Amino acid sequence: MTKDETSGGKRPTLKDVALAAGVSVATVSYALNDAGSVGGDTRRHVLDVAARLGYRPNLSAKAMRTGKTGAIGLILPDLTNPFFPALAQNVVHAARESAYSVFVTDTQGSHEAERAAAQALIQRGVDGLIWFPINDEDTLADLTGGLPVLVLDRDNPRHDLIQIDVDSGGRMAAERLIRAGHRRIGVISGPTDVRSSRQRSESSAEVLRRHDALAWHLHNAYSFDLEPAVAAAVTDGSVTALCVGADLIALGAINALRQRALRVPEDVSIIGFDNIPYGALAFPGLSTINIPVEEMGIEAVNTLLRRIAKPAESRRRLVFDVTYVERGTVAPPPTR
Amino acid sequence: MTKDETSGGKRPTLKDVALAAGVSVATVSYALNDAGSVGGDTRRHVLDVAARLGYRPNLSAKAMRTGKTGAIGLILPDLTNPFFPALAQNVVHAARESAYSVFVTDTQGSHEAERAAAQALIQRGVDGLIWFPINDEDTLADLTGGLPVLVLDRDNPRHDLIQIDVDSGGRMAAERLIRAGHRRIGVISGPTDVRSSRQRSESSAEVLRRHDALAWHLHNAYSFDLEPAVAAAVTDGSVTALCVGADLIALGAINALRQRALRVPEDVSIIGFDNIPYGALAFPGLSTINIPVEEMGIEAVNTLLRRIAKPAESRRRLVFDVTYVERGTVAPPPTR
DNA sequence: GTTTTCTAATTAAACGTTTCATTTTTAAGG
DNA sequence: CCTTAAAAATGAAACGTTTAATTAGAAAAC
Repeated sequence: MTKDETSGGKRPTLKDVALAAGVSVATVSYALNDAGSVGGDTRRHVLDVAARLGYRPNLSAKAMRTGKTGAIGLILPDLTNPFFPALAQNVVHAARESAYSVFVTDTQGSHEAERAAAQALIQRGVDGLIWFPINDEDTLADLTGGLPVLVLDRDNPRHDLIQIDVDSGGRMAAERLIRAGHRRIGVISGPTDVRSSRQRSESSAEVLRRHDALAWHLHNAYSFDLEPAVAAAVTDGSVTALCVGADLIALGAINALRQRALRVPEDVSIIGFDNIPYGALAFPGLSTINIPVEEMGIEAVNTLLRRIAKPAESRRRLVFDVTYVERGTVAPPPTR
Repeated sequence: MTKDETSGGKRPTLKDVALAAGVSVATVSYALNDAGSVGGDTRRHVLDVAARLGYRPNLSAKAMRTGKTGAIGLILPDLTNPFFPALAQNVVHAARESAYSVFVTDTQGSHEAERAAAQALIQRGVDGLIWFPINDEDTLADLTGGLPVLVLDRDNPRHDLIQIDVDSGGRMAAERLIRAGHRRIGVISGPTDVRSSRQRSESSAEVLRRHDALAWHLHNAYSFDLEPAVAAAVTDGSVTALCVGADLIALGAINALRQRALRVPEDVSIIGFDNIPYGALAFPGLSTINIPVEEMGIEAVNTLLRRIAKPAESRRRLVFDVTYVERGTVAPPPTR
């Protein structure tokens, strides 16, 4: 409908609009941006002509002039990790609400790639970065300069933070199992180079210790496949319940149990952490600790955009609550 | 390490490098881009100085001058659909290989959002678009103009295409079940407004009909939850096997069966389609048709970049083969 | 009627590149 | 040693915006 009238093939520029409207380029710019002082009649006329020509500002030019690109970068460890797509989705949507676009990057768990990605984004001139670091290492320290950065789920002294109250999550899980009557409970934690990950299991373990119910505390990589030692511990009858620091590992544990003909939850109860979508599809559904990842995505964008607007404001640190989601993997311990 | 020496706080520009190297801006530009004619010594010297100052080109400026942004847009229906993250990941990586960045957008299955997203990307000046349309409707027809677009898994007369040989996939699935000895087989297909989706099930159904083994052919939305009629048909004993047009629906069928205490694969065999990561984590693992989504992502980028480089080249249409992945949901029909 | 103030509009510079057209330098040819 | 050609380097315009500085015009103040 709003095709270019003077159809020269190219997209119309400010100059074209100015020419067609019979005013100067500056006036068009002012009118379009509600800036400067433009008379009511002229403004209307300019807007009209611009619409008729189908004028769209050239954002590259705008970016060069203003130094702002209207784009932000999202740096994630791994898009195929089921935790992240929902986050990415909400970041993209929240950004679009504010007319920002999002460069998404996934670093495959490599620090090298993380740095390369950040560098590429900075060079692109993004106005800010939302960064979910691989682990606790601050690999971008020397790269970001004064660029607004929002860090997710990690500590970082230099940037705005959005964190998760993992302590309370870890406690909730442990308490739920205690409440169900379990007294021999194993804890499996995820990656040890991530504080937030260690903390989850640590708080679980602490609660269990207090009830004298901690059978053992092991580690496993963030993976569906259990390491042999862990698989053995899970299935050797030493525990009636598991507190697992990540859903993916929890699903792996369920799998290991089933392969040895043990039933969940009749023989072993399990609670995970993350509430990844897989969990809801399992049978029975995995009981877990939910992280409000959608809200986090939205809030990440909002916080970042505020920081972009007001770089000098004092550092923000948001903490999100988690909730326990009961599905089907918790039952009383087997009686025998 | 490579900080700006003349540390004025701002990032060094071509001019700064030129000044520091004692040559003209043009020479620096030529040297950096291996263009024009620059003497060997000068070239080395310029490169040296540029490195020392930590010069990075301002891509907005470059974009304005050249009309190319070095960015592409990726438009997907829904990032939380487990089919897409792997695609997105590979698109992002392949693009980075060629120094392109990717704007990722997810349209939540709305045509409105699809158009809005495309418009935003075009305005941003992306050099091309990789588009996985929601259904067969060509909603962007009037927007893309001469912009290079690569369409995934759909037909479109105007653009380069990357498709999947779904016919052969549908046949493979049906034949596998026949080979296992099943003679009462149900077919569940996904969204009906997508040709590629209809086709999967249609080819399955055709094979089954030929063997006089098609019990029924039903539809279900792309969802884990089965519509009542479908759930009933799945569990009423009318079939010993299911050919399902999408893994997510297949997992829903397994769930429905389990809730009625039917076993997979002992009572009912199931083959899905897509090979989404969930399937591998189920117990038993879901047998399915694998779509080489990683390669598709890479090839999508390659094809798009070739089109960007050579807009006039004749239209390309790539078809990817699928493969059958045997896991644990296929067994001979129950004997009774 | 002249000066002042305010508003509306314009001119032109600037942002950081690329690249065409031009000048300067070097090398080759006689 | 002079002329010519080739190579190397430069100057300046252009890309599409924003915005500071300026001018023109109209209304207000004296």
